[in-house]
Amino acid sequence: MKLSTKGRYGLRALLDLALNSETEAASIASIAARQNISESYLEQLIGKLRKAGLVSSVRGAGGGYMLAKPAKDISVGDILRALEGSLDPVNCPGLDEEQGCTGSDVCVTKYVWKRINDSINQTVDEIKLSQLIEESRGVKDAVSSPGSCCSN
Amino acid sequence: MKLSTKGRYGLRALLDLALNSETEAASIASIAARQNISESYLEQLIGKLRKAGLVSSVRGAGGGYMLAKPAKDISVGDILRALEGSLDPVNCPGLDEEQGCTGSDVCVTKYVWKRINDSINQTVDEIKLSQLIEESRGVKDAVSSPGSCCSN
DNA sequence: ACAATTCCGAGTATTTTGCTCGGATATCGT
DNA sequence: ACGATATCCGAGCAAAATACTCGGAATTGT
Repeated sequence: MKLSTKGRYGLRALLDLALNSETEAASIASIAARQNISESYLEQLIGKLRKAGLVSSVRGAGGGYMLAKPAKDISVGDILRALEGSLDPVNCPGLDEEQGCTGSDVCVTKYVWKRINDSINQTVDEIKLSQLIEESRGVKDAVSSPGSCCSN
Repeated sequence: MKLSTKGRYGLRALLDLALNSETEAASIASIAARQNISESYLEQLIGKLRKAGLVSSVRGAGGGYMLAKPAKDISVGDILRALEGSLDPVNCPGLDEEQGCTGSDVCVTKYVWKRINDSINQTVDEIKLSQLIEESRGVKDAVSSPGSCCSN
């Protein structure tokens, strides 16, 4: 039940990108340096965010990335799902159907899994990237070195 | 971000155990047969539940397992944590402290992780084994074969 | 004694994670 | 045109985690 480094690095990276791409596009190299993440690995992560339509890119020299839409329209859920795939800890086929499963078969545990899934998704969907940006600016003075804290 | 088979099988197994250990202790073999789980693997899972104080055992011939305390005092959270370890998808050291991290360093993403962790734990802690038992009995007619549905 | 059990630790194949690497493609500045 | 700076893309690979199996010791009812 762990979130992989994709999700942890990726959220940090996207937040960094958001904070540093207002004047000009932010490059992989610059984000990687500030956040202390390997360039080649970060490349993969940003690639996923791009395919998910969260960031847009400018190729060639002086290129880089920026948000594809306003930060208030991007939720942490969007970001994590883009990076991790489904966030559902348990995926029964037909978990959402009324009867579900094989039809004649009914699982009781199914409702447990559904509640867990819903809880997680609801939580991450209600946190918007814009909120994190605001908080970041708020504590800007206190912030020190790159790499954030415990590598999360 | 997946719950392992430990958690999935284990919850099913414990529910089965609760439903079938009222007259006499339920053996690994019987639970395994009903739930269609490998005996040797199930042994490990029940072992964890026992060490966590959720089930008690009777050794020797005719032995088996039963709940160590009333089902209303056992939450799904207790069960899953016993089987999976911490359910927190992200574990920063010092996630709960006010300042946390290395002190001078402040992460914004930390609050995201904390909200996710809290959300999951709260969700699973408010579901009690007794509720699942009641639901199980409720749909007893509809229930068919062993093995539940999609192996979850 | 013997069969039925729980108890326990070690071993192992498969899958997932967390990367690295090489090279193709695009764009800017000179 | 050329080279420097970037994104883009897929393959490959070592380490870790998962999902088990297996052998055997200890315990207890008949």
